Amino acid sequence: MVSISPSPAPAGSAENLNGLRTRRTRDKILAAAKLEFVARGLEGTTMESIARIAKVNKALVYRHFTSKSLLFQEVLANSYREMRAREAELGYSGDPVVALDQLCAFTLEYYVSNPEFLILVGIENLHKGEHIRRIPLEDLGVGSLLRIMDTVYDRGVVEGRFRPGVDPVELWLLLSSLCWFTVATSYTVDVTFGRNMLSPEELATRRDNIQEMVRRFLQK
Amino acid sequence: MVSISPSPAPAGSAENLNGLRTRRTRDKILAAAKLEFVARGLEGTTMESIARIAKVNKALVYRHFTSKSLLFQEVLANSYREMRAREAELGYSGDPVVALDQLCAFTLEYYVSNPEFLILVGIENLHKGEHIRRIPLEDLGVGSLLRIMDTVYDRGVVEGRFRPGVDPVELWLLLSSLCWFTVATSYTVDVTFGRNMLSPEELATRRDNIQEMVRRFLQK
Amino acid sequence: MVSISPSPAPAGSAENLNGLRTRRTRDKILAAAKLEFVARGLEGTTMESIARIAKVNKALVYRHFTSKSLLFQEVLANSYREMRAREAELGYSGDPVVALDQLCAFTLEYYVSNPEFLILVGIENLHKGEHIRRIPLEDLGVGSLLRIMDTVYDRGVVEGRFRPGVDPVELWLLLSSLCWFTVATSYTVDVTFGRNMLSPEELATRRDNIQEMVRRFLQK
Amino acid sequence: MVSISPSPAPAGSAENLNGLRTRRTRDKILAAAKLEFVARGLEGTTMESIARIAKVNKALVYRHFTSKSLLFQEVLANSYREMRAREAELGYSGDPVVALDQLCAFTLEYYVSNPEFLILVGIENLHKGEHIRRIPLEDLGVGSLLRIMDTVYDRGVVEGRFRPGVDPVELWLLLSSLCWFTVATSYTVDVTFGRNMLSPEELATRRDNIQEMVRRFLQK
DNA sequence: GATGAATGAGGATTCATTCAT
DNA sequence: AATGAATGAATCCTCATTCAT
Repeated sequence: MVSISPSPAPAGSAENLNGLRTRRTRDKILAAAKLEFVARGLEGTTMESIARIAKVNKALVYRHFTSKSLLFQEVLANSYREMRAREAELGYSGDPVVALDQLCAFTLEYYVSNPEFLILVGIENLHKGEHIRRIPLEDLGVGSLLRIMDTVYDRGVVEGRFRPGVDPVELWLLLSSLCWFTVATSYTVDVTFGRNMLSPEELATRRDNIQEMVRRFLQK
Repeated sequence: MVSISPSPAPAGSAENLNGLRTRRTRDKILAAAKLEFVARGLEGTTMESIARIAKVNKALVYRHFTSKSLLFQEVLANSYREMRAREAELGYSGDPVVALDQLCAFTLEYYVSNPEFLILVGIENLHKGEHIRRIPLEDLGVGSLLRIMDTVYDRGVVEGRFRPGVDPVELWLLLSSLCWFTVATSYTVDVTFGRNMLSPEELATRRDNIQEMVRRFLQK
Repeated sequence: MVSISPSPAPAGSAENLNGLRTRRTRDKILAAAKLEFVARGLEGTTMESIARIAKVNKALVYRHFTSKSLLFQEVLANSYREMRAREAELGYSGDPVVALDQLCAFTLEYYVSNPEFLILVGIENLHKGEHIRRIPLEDLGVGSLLRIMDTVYDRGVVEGRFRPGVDPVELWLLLSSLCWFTVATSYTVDVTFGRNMLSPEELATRRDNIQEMVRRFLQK
Repeated sequence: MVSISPSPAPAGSAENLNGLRTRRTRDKILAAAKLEFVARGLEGTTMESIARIAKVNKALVYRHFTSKSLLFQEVLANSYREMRAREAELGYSGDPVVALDQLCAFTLEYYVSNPEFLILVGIENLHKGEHIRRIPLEDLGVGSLLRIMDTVYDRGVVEGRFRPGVDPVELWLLLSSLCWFTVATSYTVDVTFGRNMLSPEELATRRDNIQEMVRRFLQK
C-alpha cells in the first residue's frame, strides 16, 4: 500500500530518486490496472494489457504487485481510500435535514461520477469478497462516514426533527442502496424498463425522490 | 428455466423420445451452466466444466448453444422468465398499503432466496448489458410486475391513501434498490461494516425498514 | 500407461479408428518426449518442443498426459518396461559361469547402447525419485531379472562353482554398478582422467575386467 | 571451497578489508549456489534464490561470476578441489592390501557423506561435460589420487600380493564405480528393489563386498 | 444427436540478465 | 563493491472452438 512518505529526503540522493521512480511506476501501474479491471473485469483483464497501458514491462508489474490478485486488491483498497478522502473533505450543513439532503446528493453524485468504484466493488462481491477480506480495515476506513451519520442523526433527534430509534448504520445502508442500484444495474434496467437511469433528467428525479424518501423515513 | 412439458406423448414414438431427450439434455446443460456462471462468473466458467457437470460431451454444448456467450444469454433469459413466473403466481391484498408491504417483503425475499439471479444480473451489468440486449423483450417480461405496481398504486391514490404524482416505475426502482443492495453487496458490506446483512435478524429489520420507508414515501 | 488392448475391434469401426489414432498420437508424443528429456533434461525440455517434434498441437500433449511431470513419469516407466522386455528375451547358458559372463556383457552392452535409459534414471535420481515413486511397481518389473540372478547363482552354488552366502540382489547391484558408471560418468571421467570410457577398446577392456571381477567375487 | 586465507593482514588497511569482504561475499555466494544447484539442479536453480540465500544483491552475483553457467563451473571446480584436499590428507597403510581396503572404505564413505559432489557431477554429465571442460585441469587434480593408486598397486605387485598387469586407473574406475552407484542411484534402486542402499546396515555390507571384490580382483 | 480428437491463440508467471545510480 | 529497477524472452498450462466420425 502506498503511503505518502512524510520524511523528505535530500534531493538528488539515489535513494530518493529510486523511491520516486518506484512511486511513479507503482502509480502508473495502479492507474492502468484500475482502468482495465473496470473495463474488462478481473478475469477479462490481462497483465499484458496493464503493462502495455502503464508503459512498463510485464515482469515489472509482478515485481511490484506479485500477482494479479494482489494487484486487484491494491486497486480496490485505493478506491475505498479515495472515497473516504472525498467524504472527509465535505462540509455538511448545521441543519440536520439539510445535511441529510446533502448526504443523499453527495452519495448519488459520487456513485454516478465514479462508477468504477461500484464496478470494482461489484467485481469483488462476485468474487465473494476474497480480496477485500485481506485489506487492513483501517484502509477501508468507513469510520469517518459513520461519524458523520451519527452526528447528523443525533443532532436531528436532539433538535426534535428526526424520530428516535433509527440505527444510523442501517440508515446509511438504506440511503446507499437507493443510490447504488441506480448505477450498478443501469444496463439491465435500461433494457428491461426501457429507462436510462443515468440520464440527467432521470438522475434529477431520482435525487429528489431519494431525498424525499430518506427525509420521510426520519420524520416523526 | 424451461420445465419439462407434461403433455403426454404417444409411447414409443422415436421422434417424441428424441425430442424429450433433447429437451432434457438442453435442461441439464442449462442447469450446469447456471451453476457455473453463478459460481465462477462468465470468464471464470469453462465450457469443459459445464459439459462435465451436465455429463455430456463438450461439443454437444456447442451444438445446442453455439457459444458460451449465447449460452449465458439463455441462462440469463431463463432467470428473468423464472422470476416473472413467480411474480405472476403471487396474490396481492386488496388493501393497497398491505399490498405494498407484501411487494416489499416478496422482493426482498426473492432476492435473498435467489442470489443467483442477482449474480447473473450483476455479471451482465459488468458486461455492459451486451447479452440482455439480444434477449427478446417479451422474454424479460417485466410487464406483469408493472401492471401490479400500477394497480396497487392507482388504487391507493383513488382510495386517498397514497399521495398522487408518483411514477409507479420509479417507485418500483426505489423499492427494488433497497432490496437489491442487501444481497448484491453483502460481502463487501460484511467486511467494511462488520455487519452480515443476510443474517435472519438483520433481514427482519431490513424488511421492516424497507416497508416503513416505502409506506412513508407514498403517504400524503 | 498404454496397454495393448487384447479385444480385437471390428475393422473400420469408429471406436477402433479413434483408439488407433489415439495410440499413434500417444506414441508419437512419448517418442518425442523421450528424445527431448534425454537431450535436455526435465527442466531443459519444453512442452513446446515436444509438441513440435511429435508434430502435434501443444494442447494435445496436455490432453494426453496432463502435465510435464506425468509425461516424464510415463517416459520413465516405458524405459523400464523396455529394458525388462529385453532381459526377458535373453537366453542364458546353462553353465552358471558362462551365464554370469553373459549377464555382465549384456548389462554393459545394454547401458552403452541405451544411454537414454541411464540419463532418464539419472534425471530421476536428481529429482529424488519423485516420479518413479508413482509408477506401479509391476511396470518397473525387476522381477524377471531377479529370477535370472537367483537361478544362475543357485545353480552355481549347487554345482560347487560359486561360493555360497552371497545375496543375489547385492550381486546384481555390484554388477550393475560396474557397468553404470562407465556410461553415467563418461563425460567427467573423459575430462578428469583423459580417458574415453566409451571407446571400443576401452569398452572391451572394461567388459573383460567386469567379468573377471564378478567371476572372482563368486569363486570359492 | 576456497577457505579464508589465514595470513594476517595489517589491521585497518582498507584494501585488505575490501579484499576480505570480497572473499567473504564470493564464498557466501558459492556456498548458496552449491546448496541450490544440489537441491534443484542447474535449470531448477534461480539466480534470485542464490542471491537471497547468500543475502546479497542479485546483480552482485553477476558482478562476481558473470553468468549462471560460470557460477556452476566454479562450484563444480570447488567440489573437485575439496575432494582432492581430503584425499591428500589421508594416510594409507604400508600394507598394500590394507591400503586397498582403506581406499575402498574412504571412497564409499566420501561419496555417502558428500552426495552433493555426486549430484554436481551427475548434473555435469547430464550436461555433457560442458562446464568441466572449461575448468583448468590442475583444478580438478586427480593427480594425487592416481599417485596413491600407483604406489599402492606397485607395492602390492612388488611384494607379490597383487597380480601384475592391471591398469591402476582402470582399477580405480572399477572401485569408484562400485561406490558411485550406491549413492547416485539410491532413489530409483530404493523404489525398484525396495532396498535402501544408504541404510547403515546396507552400507556396511556394501563396503565389505566392495573390499572383497577389489581384493579378489587383484589376487594372483 | 452425440462423441473423442485436435487446434490456435492466448494468459499468468518466471527468469537470466542488464542498467542506472 | 553494491543495489534496486527494469526488461525480453520464454514456459507451463488453459480454453473456446472445430473436426471427423
